[in-house]
Order: sequence, then structure tokens, then C-alpha cells
Amino acid sequence: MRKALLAIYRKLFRHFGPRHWWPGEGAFEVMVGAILTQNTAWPNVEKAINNLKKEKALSPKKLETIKLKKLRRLIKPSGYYNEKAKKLKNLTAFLRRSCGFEIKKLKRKKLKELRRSLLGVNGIGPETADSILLYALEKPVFVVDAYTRRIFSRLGLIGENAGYAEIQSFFTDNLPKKTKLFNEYHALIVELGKTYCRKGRAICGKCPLKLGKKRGNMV
DNA sequence: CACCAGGCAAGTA
DNA sequence: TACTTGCATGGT
Repeated sequence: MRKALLAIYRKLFRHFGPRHWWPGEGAFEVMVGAILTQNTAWPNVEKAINNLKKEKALSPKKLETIKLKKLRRLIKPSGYYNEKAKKLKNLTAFLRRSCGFEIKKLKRKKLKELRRSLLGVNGIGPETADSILLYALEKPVFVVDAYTRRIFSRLGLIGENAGYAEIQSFFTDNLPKKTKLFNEYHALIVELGKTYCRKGRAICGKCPLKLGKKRGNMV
């Protein structure tokens, strides 16, 4: 299985090239993006982030004190703005108490502890926590998302109703535990998903992987 | 025009 | 424990 997973990775890399993720500058911006992109297309998130930048509000200290109402208005294009505004507030509160806004200190914490504490924040679930760990804190954590489940179940490599943890260990148990590799692999999966493997659509013929067609397409 | 997007938490049975 | 539902804008 190790070979198969690496072969898929290489195929995707050849096809798409490096993705240069995360498309944001700085750990905090990545964390904000991770929350704003929940069930939301990235272009909408970019608009929200640009609004925050224009208001010079894209720092933990600013987001800590900004009025909820104003925050809602700024992030509006990313959808779910009432909930996401609260979530961003929860994130800043977490950063305040866990490291006093010094991300370096956060990086030094034990991975397992850190993940648990992230999951304790209301608004941060498994995927968001892992995205933060991988793309903001550069920890070797594999991120599982809807595309990962869809693509690898279409490939027949994981069960259709495998849970998050199960899918995650499928990857981490069968790949070298390298941050760089996990970073690129997840980004490539998303690119493949967006381009050839969207929900409810037929798979494009140019898809670089052989994905099952009958059952999987509508998942 | 209908449906989906780089989810999550709260509610229900 | 295992489903379901609300959240909401913008692209295809």
C-alpha cells in the first residue's frame, strides 16, 4: 500500500505540479483561512480575508478586540458569517490563553496535546484542527476532507463510510511522516477533486487517476 | 435555476 | 451512538 499511495502522489504531482499551499501569509492568516473555508469555496474566503486586510484587522490582537458586528460584516463573503465571526473570536481567545499570541510557543507544545486543545475550541473540528497543525504550525499531520473521502473511496482504497480517524491513519500509516509530503499531498487531492471529482458530477475523462464510475460518481 | 463548496455543532431518536 | 439540520454567500 505504501507504494500505491506514493505512486498516486507522484502521478498527481506530475499532473498538477506543486500547489504552493497554504495560499496565505503567516500562521495566523492560515488559521483564519482554515476557519473561513469551512464548507466554502476558496475565492469567497479570499474576499473575506482581503476585507480583513484592508481594515488591518488580520492579527490576533485586532480580532480579539474588533466588534463582533464589524467582524461579521467584513467576513460576509465567506458565508456563515454569524457563526464564523464567533469562531474567529474563539480562535483568538484560544491563542491568548494557550500562548499569549506567540505562535512560536504553540509550536513547541506536544502534538497530541495541541490537537486536543484545538478540538476543544468551539468551531474547530478535526479537519480545521489538522489544517492548522499542518499548514500553520508545520506539523506532520494528514488532513482529511470531503475530496479525500470521495476520491479514495472511488478508488476502492477505503470504505465508503470510513470515519475521519480511519481515513487519516490510512494515510499516516502508509506514508513517510513528512510535513512537506502531507502538505503537498492534501493540496493535490483538493486540486484533483475540484478539477475532476466534484460532488454529483461525472468524472472528467482527463482525470489522471482511474476512479470507479458507476457507484462513486454521485457521492 | 438548482446545487455545491478545502465543516461544525446542536438537536433528535 | 448515528443521523439530521441550520448556517449563508458566491460560483458553475
